[in-house]
Amino acid sequence: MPSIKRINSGTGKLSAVKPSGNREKSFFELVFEVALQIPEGRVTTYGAIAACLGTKLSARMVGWAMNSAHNSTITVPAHRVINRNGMLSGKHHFNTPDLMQELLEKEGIKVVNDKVVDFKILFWDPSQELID
DNA sequence: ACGCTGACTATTA
DNA sequence: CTAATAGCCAGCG
Repeated sequence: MPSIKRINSGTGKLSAVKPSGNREKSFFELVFEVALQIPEGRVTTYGAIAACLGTKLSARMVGWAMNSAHNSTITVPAHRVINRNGMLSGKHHFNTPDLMQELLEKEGIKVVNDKVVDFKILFWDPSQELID
């Protein structure tokens, strides 16, 4: 089963969500890890990440985790995570709505009408690339 | 501890 | 084609 390695593996906890009182690894950290594994110029979907985490039935959690990432000490490339339609669904959640698109274009990704061009080609599947 | 919320996805009308 | 509905699960009040 291609599951993400335990981030903390027992000790290396990220303590990203709750700075006060280090909680153990939570669903979020898994999402952060995967998001950080996304190569530049590539994009992935919430569903793909969710599937890698095992919660493929609830991609909402992934996006929601991204929201927490916004508050975490870790820099998460949330702009590389979009919905399965290739649309920048979370652009409105960034510091500025245009930030997400600019970041993507900066990496060579064409974004038109809040949608990633050739999204299927740029699509990076964690379960496929991130084996074991 | 219960209930609401949510950056999604798939299905049905 | 677009619109609405249901299912999902983990955090937060």
